[in-house]
Amino acid sequence: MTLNLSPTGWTILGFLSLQERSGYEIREVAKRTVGLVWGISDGQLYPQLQELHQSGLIEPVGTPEGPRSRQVWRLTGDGGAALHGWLRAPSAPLQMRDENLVKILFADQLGPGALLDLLEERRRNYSAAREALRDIVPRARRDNHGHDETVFGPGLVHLYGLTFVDAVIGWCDRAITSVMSSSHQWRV
Amino acid sequence: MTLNLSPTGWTILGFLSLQERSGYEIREVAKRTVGLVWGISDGQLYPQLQELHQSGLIEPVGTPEGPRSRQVWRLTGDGGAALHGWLRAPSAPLQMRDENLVKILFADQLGPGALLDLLEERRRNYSAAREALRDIVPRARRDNHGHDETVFGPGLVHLYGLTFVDAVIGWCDRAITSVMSSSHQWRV
DNA sequence: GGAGCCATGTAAGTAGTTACATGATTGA
DNA sequence: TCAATCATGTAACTACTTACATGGCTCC
Repeated sequence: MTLNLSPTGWTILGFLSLQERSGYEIREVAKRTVGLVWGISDGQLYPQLQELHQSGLIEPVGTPEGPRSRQVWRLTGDGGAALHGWLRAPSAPLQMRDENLVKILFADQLGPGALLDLLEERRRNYSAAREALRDIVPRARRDNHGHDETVFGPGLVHLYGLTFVDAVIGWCDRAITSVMSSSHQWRV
Repeated sequence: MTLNLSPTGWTILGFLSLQERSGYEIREVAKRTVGLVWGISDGQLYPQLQELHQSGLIEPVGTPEGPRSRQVWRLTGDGGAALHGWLRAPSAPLQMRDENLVKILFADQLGPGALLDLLEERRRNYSAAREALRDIVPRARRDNHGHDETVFGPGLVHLYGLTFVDAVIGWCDRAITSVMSSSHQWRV
């Protein structure tokens, strides 16, 4: 039987499996790597750390004494085993929540201008996301034996972000062109 | 000030703005058109209809008497105005929840097999979604004056689904190839 | 010595899912 | 007549967000 954690809990466990980190560091690395596909808010992060601790999946490393008292956490043996179980279990079924697209479905009852506004809003949002992605160079992890270890994850996820965002921007451009070229015959 | 409804509430309002429908019919059309990007569960749908009714945004049409007693709902004037307000308001910021991708970030600590399993799981899921989309031919709405009215929405959203799904499948293929070609030098 | 960030945490609320219940109706 | 689907609804729960609170540190 697989332990029952929230996806965010598993995500935190995942980051701790790579190295010891404080909550704040998890927040940073999560934003950098999976920010686009899995946001973590503070109100989730810190309580989850406490829960994972109580479940014996993570344990504190030392006591906070460095600059800006950060509590560093480390995966326990149980935590590692649980994480591996989750990684091999079937993923939750595909589901999205995309309010902007729902609006696009209904917007043309207001005329082509409203629809174009929504398409351009979408294009702006995804262009911004692309800018953010562009600056990130995914890091490979170097293991503790001093060898280079090929780590696919960060590169794959980064490439996924680019692929996805580019596809959406391309669709926006085609949609805008198509609406504009038809709108001269729009019935007012 | 824009009225405060859940996105699902607005979606329901949107479908009723096109024509009168029962809850069950909303469920069907929603699944067909925005199912990929905005799922609606029964436990949301029916209570939301009651709330929209109490807010005066929709009203019952007749009393259930046809085959399989369906309560049909229609948009009120207030409902139409509220919907238009929502359509013009800025959309919620872009956000995703994609568990499978999070796993892909961490999976290679189990070796290339586990990572390939996840990539193939993703490919299967999106291929199934593509199959489902392929059978749908988006319908244009015919207005009550008997004229053909070009309605972009359904076609655009349908095309979006195809574009998105294809981009993901393409990424899966590239990722699988890349992992397989590197895995012969994998360190056990 | 004050502005502003660092780091953690809490409380209240929201949106949604799953699982179940019900009773009617249709089709083999 | 019995299974399946139709159509609506409810209850319990889960995950997550937002907004706020706190106190320390840093830098000019």
